[in-house]
Amino acid sequence: MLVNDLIRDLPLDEEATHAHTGAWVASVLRTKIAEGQLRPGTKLSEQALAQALGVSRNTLREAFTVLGNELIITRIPNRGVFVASPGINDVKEIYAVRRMIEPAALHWGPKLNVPALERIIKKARTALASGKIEAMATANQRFHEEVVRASGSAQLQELMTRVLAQMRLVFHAMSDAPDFHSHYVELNASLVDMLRDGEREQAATALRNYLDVAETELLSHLEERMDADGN
Amino acid sequence: MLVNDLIRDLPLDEEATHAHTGAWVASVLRTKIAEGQLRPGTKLSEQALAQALGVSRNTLREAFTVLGNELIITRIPNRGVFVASPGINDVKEIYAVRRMIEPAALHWGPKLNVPALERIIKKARTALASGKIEAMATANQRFHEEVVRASGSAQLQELMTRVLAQMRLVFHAMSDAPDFHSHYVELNASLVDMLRDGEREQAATALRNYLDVAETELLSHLEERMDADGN
DNA sequence: GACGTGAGATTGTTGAACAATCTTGGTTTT
DNA sequence: AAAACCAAGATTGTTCAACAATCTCACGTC
Repeated sequence: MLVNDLIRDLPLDEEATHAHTGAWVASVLRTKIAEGQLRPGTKLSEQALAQALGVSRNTLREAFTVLGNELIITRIPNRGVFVASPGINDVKEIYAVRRMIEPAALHWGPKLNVPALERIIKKARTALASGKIEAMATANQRFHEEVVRASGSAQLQELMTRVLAQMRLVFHAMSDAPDFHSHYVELNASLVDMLRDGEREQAATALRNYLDVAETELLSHLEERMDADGN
Repeated sequence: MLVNDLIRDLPLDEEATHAHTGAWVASVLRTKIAEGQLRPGTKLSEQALAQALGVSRNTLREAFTVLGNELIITRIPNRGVFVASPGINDVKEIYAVRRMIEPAALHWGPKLNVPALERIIKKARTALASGKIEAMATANQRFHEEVVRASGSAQLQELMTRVLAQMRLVFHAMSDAPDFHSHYVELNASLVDMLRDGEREQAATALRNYLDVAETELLSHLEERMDADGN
């Protein structure tokens, strides 16, 4: 029918700066938040931000709705929008997601790419050896993204990206945090060893244990910083 | 359904200044699409819809961005927005998600609630027995939502809700479809039997096989309707 | 020191406006 | 007659200005 013809050849563009100004603004804010230039809890004033970015308030609000869906900003009605500052419950939610989809991807994912995982491990190791903990942390993140890519699902991968973005916010909220990433590099490597041997189920359960440990470790640090407000 | 028809059965809602008008508009459209009153491929004209719903174009566009994130509408730049008409690739994506998170929830989910699943099975059986296939289909849907609820993750559950909404669109696009749901009621029941016995891993693999079968069955029906445009 | 209270600021929403792009229907060309 | 062309009209993308509703905060009252 007619409408189907129109939908069929959708270019699916993503760049083309003027395609969607709202999406452009969202991506700008997303990276500013991910890089820590906008700290958790910061208020994002509509008027000021719209002027600073050179867009109208309406367009900025469009960006806010997409960032709100990604849970990296918090909208309080008639109060404004703030960079999300994840708390204990948010961390539990993050790990609830990860404990499901990461082991499932390892165990059942149809697009498991062990060589790609090995490359990432190698990169993380050299970064760690040369003391570049920032590069090592991002390599670590890419490792988990690659794991979920094995699922073969774009929506799951997008969810994982969102969850990892929330994780970065957690770390930005705890600037006094110790190095949480370093000692996971070798754990990731051992997972890859199992996968190389075809022991996918074993790798999945190992990853579940690993995530349990990581969660409790993170939570204990969080709990001693926040006084039981639970959020 | 024409947008003019929307005007007719709307004024039931009072003018209770909705917390977020954009979200309210999104929910109205969401249910109209889920119920099949807005068929896949229908064009949603901004001007007409805004007038029909009694909101401004800007507010309507805010609703469009959230529905676009949920993949139940398709936005084509400078062309307009249409009710999504999922194709073969979309069905593959849907099942890629379900094959990951549903078995994972069954296998590992910390909040597995077997009695709740039993109640839903019972409801589906009575609906099937009395020939109410519509009620049976929604019970079936609730079964899978309850499965994912076992994950204990709000984000995964929301993703599942979105995916099931896309599934409904698939069925709405195939109005000539046979009854896909009926013969899954007993399969769901057998899953619950395994779970009642604590055989969670067995239930997980059974569900994976079940989803494989369902996907190929659906795809074969789709492929004979569409001529390999792949989308 | 606790408690209204009102002015000012901020958000939620609207309507109008304009450029850019698409659609349509008629016109020209082959 | 079929294909290419082209201008008028409609639709989308974006901005601006305005207003109501709500919140913030300093101020005065008890």
